[in-house]
Amino acid sequence: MNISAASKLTGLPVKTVRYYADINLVEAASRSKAGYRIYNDVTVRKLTFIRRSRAFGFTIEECRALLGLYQDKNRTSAEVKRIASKRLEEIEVKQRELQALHDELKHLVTTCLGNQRPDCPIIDYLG
Amino acid sequence: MNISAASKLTGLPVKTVRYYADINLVEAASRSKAGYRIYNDVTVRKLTFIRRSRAFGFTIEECRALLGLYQDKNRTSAEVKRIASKRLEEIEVKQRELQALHDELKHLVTTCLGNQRPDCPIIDYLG
DNA sequence: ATAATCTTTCCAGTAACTGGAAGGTCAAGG
DNA sequence: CCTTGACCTTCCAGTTACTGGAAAGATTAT
Repeated sequence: MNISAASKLTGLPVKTVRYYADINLVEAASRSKAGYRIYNDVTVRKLTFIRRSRAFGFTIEECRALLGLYQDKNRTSAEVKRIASKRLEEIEVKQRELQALHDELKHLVTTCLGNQRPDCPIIDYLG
Repeated sequence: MNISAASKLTGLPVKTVRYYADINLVEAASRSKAGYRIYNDVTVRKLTFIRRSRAFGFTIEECRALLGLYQDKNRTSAEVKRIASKRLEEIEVKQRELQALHDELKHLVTTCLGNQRPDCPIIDYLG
């Protein structure tokens, strides 16, 4: 199958599939005589694995590590858990930051009358 | 005052202050004979305004718009509120996304034993 | 005078793509 | 056989908001 078929099966844009090949994350299984990238079910599975990992917010380098573990029969779940826990911690940090931001901004937006006058608590707060 | 003094007063890195001048967001009040950027309390106030706006996650272009409103005596609070509400909505969207991500990943991490064996629900989920 | 600490401009790199140009390939229709 | 349209290729540039570093000039302290 060529790149657009792989794209459809994995849900990744063609450009992204090509990009992943360029950075040696998931290379095509082979090339056709004309130089077209050829994908098979193994490479499609890897691409899908990456798509799901990216959806969790893992960086490309973390995805690379996870993919390595995915293919490593001697992996330890401890190593996988370590990477996932790190990401979970990052998510929790971000959540706390967003919550604080949300509360503050929500308060300002609620207070602002949003009319034709210039008086504005949001501007007052920022200035 | 020169750039490092402005940097200290605003809490922005010197590099960032220079960057903001480069993109015509907040230019120096003037230049010394030798070409050094000179800041005064007006420009420092603008820089501080930008720092606070950025802390809310407004993009540079939104900051540019907000700064324009800050300086516009004929502004309407409706316009300010519109920009802030948009940002608030983005924050809320992000919060919901993060919450879903968190719940899913938390579940997986909790389920994973994290030992020396290869079996791993996280890898299973991704693969 | 000299050394340390400014300052300048300019170039490159970051993360993870995305858009677009120029050009080769392939299958279908006339 | 030819053409058209939909593929595919590589390469370059742009995105966001800085950040690091080099080379060179300015200022300050000793």
